[in-house]
Amino acid sequence: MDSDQGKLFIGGISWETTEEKLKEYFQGYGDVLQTVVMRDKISGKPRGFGFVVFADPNVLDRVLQDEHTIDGRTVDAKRALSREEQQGSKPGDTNSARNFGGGGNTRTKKIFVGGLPPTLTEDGFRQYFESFGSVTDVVIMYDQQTNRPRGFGFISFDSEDAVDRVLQKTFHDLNGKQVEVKKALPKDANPGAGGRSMSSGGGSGMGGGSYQGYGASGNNPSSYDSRMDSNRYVQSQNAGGMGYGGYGTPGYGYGTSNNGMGFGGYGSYGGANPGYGGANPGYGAAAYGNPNVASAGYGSGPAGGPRSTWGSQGPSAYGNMGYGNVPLGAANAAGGGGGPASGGSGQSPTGTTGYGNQVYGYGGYPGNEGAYGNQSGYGAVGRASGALSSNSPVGGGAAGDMQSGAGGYVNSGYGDASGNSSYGNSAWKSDNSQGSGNYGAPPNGAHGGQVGYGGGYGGAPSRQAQQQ
DNA sequence: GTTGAGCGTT
Repeated sequence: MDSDQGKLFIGGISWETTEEKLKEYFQGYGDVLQTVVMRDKISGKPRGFGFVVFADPNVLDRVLQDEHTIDGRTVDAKRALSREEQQGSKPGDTNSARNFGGGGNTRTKKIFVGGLPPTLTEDGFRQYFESFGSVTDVVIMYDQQTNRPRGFGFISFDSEDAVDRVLQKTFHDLNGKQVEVKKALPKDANPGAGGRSMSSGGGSGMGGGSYQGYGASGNNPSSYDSRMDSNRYVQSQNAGGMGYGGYGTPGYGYGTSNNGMGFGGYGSYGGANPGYGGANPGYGAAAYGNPNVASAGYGSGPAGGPRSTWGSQGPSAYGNMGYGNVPLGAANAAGGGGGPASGGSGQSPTGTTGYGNQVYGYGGYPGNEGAYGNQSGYGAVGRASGALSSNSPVGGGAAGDMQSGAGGYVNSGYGDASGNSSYGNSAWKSDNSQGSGNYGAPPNGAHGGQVGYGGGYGGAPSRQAQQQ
């Protein structure tokens, strides 16, 4: 919204009117930071309106008092509505929950920079931003085919503070050019697998895509790679705060993938940040986790319309929900593993009792043998320890929604691509190389396949990590 | 012709 200060909507403009003309015209009132004429994305035809952004919001008052004629048309200048305020939109989908990460109080070290002049080089880019802090990475995006600059890029700092400083203002002047900065969206929140076909059936909705385990958090000592990757909007602000009493038990991650898929493990847990890194946009209703937790609306983007609101990156519900934080009463809902957790939990999110070690396992990824055939136990919810009886509705019942019904952690199939292993009542035998069988602990880095623990857990290493 | 578009590489 800040960025909308000083912004004018200009309606009824001629099709002849360009950004340049708009700028020329309105510059008479004050410094114009940016003008844009909206065009149809496909045809490129002007849509008859545009925007003008003044450096000083106060000039709007003057501008609004005048009548404006540009290219022979009397245009209609109004204050631009922020996208949140846009109320002409269809009922029901105005707002809030749809914003997926990126904004709010989330801290990040990465900034999206839009409106880059085509001439800008990464060096020029970097030099400017270095005045705000130590720049660790600079990227300017180019079209892969034409190699033309796409007009935006990214810049990473080594501290969130630097980012905060940059974000003090939305527009920055790079040697007379004007760029706009925003927090970068978490790239990883994108459905890697094309954005659809995420639903593998049943209530699971976990077909594929960039499911990423995460969850390393401060109090999770045995997390593999416990370094927070700040590129992701995973916050650990939940730590301790939700009353997930008790277990600081390490997340587990495991990966019984036999094929090197970066997948298979999902881990983490431990009470703090559930770190659900998986992306499941488009499944609006999928309230992973505890439905009672305010921010549990995981991925509550508009179904089928992921990420439609670039501009107003609101508070993130991402990474912030209690995944698996489902009391027994809600087991079935939870078991859907992403199905609408509509079961309504019988328990307060902050109630400390009752559930302790809920862990769910996202089952092994069965290699080439068909999609997710045996994925098990996603969403299986253990309850307080001791409740893991094999015929408990938890887990087993939960798994009913799963595609194969292989079951969850608790009574079957946990973590084994082949559906064999039963965590909880038999040895972990998913992979011989995982000799230790320790649930939760990466067995000395020895893990089955190329992925195993590491790959599945925490997702692909970041670029930075790779460089180290 | 009247309320936006853009988010990644190795």
